[in-house]
Amino acid sequence: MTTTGGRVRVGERLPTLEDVARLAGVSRATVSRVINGIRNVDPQLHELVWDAVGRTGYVPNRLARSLVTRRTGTIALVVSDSESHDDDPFMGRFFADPYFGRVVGGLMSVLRTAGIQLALQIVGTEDQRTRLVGDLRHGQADGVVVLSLPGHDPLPRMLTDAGVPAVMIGRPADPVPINYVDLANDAGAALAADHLVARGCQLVGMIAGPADVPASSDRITGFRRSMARHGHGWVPQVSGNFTQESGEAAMRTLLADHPHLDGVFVANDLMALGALLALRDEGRTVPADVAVVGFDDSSAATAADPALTTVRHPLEDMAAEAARLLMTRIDDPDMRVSSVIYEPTLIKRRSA
Amino acid sequence: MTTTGGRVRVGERLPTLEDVARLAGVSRATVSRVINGIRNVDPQLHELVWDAVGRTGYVPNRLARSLVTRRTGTIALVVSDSESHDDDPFMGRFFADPYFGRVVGGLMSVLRTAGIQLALQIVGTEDQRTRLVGDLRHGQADGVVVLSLPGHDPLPRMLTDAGVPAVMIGRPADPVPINYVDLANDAGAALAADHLVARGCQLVGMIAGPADVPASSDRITGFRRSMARHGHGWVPQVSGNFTQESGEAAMRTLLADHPHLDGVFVANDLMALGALLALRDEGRTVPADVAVVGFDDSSAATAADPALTTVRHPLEDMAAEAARLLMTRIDDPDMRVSSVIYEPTLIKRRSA
DNA sequence: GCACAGCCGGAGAGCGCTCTCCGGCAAGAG
DNA sequence: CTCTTGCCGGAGAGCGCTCTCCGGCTGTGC
Repeated sequence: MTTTGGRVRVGERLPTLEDVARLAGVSRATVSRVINGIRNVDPQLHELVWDAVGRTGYVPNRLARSLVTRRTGTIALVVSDSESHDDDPFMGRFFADPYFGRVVGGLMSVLRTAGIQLALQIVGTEDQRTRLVGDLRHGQADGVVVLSLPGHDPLPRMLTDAGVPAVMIGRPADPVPINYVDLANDAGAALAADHLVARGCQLVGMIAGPADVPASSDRITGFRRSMARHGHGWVPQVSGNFTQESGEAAMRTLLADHPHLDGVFVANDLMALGALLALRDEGRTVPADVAVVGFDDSSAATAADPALTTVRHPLEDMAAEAARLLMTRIDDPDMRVSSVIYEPTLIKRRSA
Repeated sequence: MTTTGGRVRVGERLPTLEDVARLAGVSRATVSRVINGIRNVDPQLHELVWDAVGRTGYVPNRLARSLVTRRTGTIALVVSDSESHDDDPFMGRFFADPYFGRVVGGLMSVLRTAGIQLALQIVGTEDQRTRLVGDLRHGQADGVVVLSLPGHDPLPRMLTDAGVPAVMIGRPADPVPINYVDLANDAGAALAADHLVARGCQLVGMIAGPADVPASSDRITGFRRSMARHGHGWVPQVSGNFTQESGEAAMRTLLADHPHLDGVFVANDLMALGALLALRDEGRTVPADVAVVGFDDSSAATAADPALTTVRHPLEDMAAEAARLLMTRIDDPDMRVSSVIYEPTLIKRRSA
C-alpha cells in the first residue's frame, strides 16, 4: 500500500474492506458497519472510516456482499418463449412491439428509484427453464417478473414451486398460485362491442389475436359475449398474430367473406393499423363505411389516420404495479398470493 | 443429509459442491472439475459425480462462482441519461420509441445464444455514474453497451479510464477512445437529399432532431451539405425531439413559414408520421404536393399512409454487431479500439 | 465497593465456489 | 530395482463481504 498525494493505491487490486480498515485503524467489521449505517458507531471512528473510504476510493463489491446477504438488488424480467425456436423471428417481433418497451418503461420507473436493476432473461428450452429456476433459488435475482406468452408455459408453476418471488404481467394460462397484474380484457372487449353496436353497426367482425394467449382469448370471449347480449349472435372472426401485416391480411379476408361488414373490433392497435391500410386499399372509408375499434391505446393509435378509437390498456401503470407488488413480496415472504386487475376504458377518437 | 427414494435432501439448504462431493465420495475440487469439464478426470469418477449431481439436484451458485472467476455472464445495457430528471418524462418516451426495442432485440439475438444475460441500467446523476463504474470495475458485469444520448456525457470517458470493456451504439459526442458501432448518418441524410432533388423538389425543408445528439447533428450536416452541393444553399429547418407530436408541430411551423414547400426530410420516422398527419390536415397530398422522406425504416414507416420512403437504419444488425464486438473485447483485453460504420440505404416507398 | 446491565468494537467463521500446489501412484527408461 | 516422467485427485487457501459471538469498558443501582 503506497500513499501518493493523499490518494491511496493498493497496487493492481481494487481497494477492499480490509484496506480501508487498515488505513482507518479499525477492524473490517467496523468499516462494514459504517458503510451499511448499522448500529451506533463512535462518531470519531465513523468519520475516520469515511475518510479512509474517500482516500482509497473504495466501492463495495456487490457480488461478495450478495453472496452472504442473499440479496442482489436485481429483478429478472423473464420472457418465457416456450414456443418459438432459436431461428424463429418471434422474438424479433416481440421486442419491436410497443408492448415490450411499455412494460420495461413501467418497471423501470419504479425500480430505478429503488436502485434495483433489471436483468433480461429469455428462456426457451426446458433446459434453460430449469437453469433459470435454479439460479433464482440461489438468489441470482431477488424476484422475477414474468411476461405472459403463448402456450401453456410450465414456468409459472416451476417458480411458485421453488418459492421464488414472482409476479406475472397478464394472468397465467393455467391456474397457478402466482401473483399477477392484469387488465380486465373481457370488459375491454365488451366496451368495444357496446360502442360499435351503439354506433348502429349491423355486421361487425373481429380480428383476434392468437387463441393461446390468455389476454387474447379473454378479448375474444368478452367481445362475443357482449355482442350476443346485444343480439348479434353471429360475429365473423379471423385471427392474426398481433403484427400489422397479419392485421392487414385478416382484414382482407374478412372483407372478402363479408362485403357488407360495417364494423370491426381488432384485438390490438398494431393489427388495427394494418386493417386500416387494407380498408383504404379496398376503397372503404373509416369510419363512414366501416368503423374500427382497436385495443391497447399504444402510440400506434394516434399515429393512425384516422386516429384509432381504442381500448386503453394502462400497461406502464400495470408494470409499475407489478414491480411494487414484487418488491412487497420480496420483503414479506408470507404475503398471500394476490392479483390486481385494471379496468379498461374506451378512448374515442375518429375511427369509430 | 437424508435419502428418500433416490432423491437426496440436505435440509433447507440448497445442495452445494460439498454435498455432491460427499455423496460421490470425492473432493470438492473433483466435482468442480467435472462440472466445468476440465482436464481428464477418470471416467468412473466422472459418472459418479454426475450421478450425485442428478440425485441432489445440484445447480452451481453463479454468485459464488463469479466472485472467484471474475466473470458474471452478464452484460450491462446502460442508458445514460445525463439530462433529464427523475420526473422528466424523457425516459418514458425513450422506452416507447421503437429504437429501444430494436436495440434490445439485436443484442439479445447474439447474447442469447452465448448464454449471456442483459442487465438494464439507467444512470442519471453523477453519483449513479460513479457507482456504476465502481460496480463494473468489480466485475458486476463483464462489459457494457452504452446507448448514445443527448448531451456531452462523461460516462464513456469514465468507462475507458476504468478499463471496463465497453461498446457504444452511436458514436460518442466527444472524442473518446471507445469502441462503437454507428451508421453513416450523414451519408444517409445525403441519400434523402439526392432523392428529393432528383424528384424535382424546388423548396425542401428539414425537420431535425435535437442538435446535441450526435446521430441527429450528423443527419443535419449531411443533409445540408448534400443539398448545397445540389445548388440548394437554403434549407429551412425546424427541430423536434424525435416524437410524433413534435414532428407534427414542426411540420405545421414549416408549412406556415414556407407555403410553397414541396419536399421535406424528417430526421426519424416517428416525426415523419406526425408530419404526414399535419400535411393531410393542411390539405396537402403526399407525395404530389409535398414529398416526405423519413429516417430509420422502423415499423412506423410501413404503418404510415402513404408508406414512408425512408433511410434504412439497420439497428438490429448494429446492436448485434455491438454485442459481438463487446464479447471479443471481453475475451481479448488488448483489442485495439475499433469502430464499425454501417452504410445506410434508401428504401423507396410511396411518400417520396 | 460490588454486581449487573448495556453498549461498542474486534475476532473469526463462514457464504459457495475455483484453482494452485502437491503428494501419490503407475508406467517407462536406464 | 531405482529414478524419472506424467497424470490424477485432494487439501486448502483464498475471492470480499456480513454477522454472530464475545470480551472489555463504562455506567448505574444498591
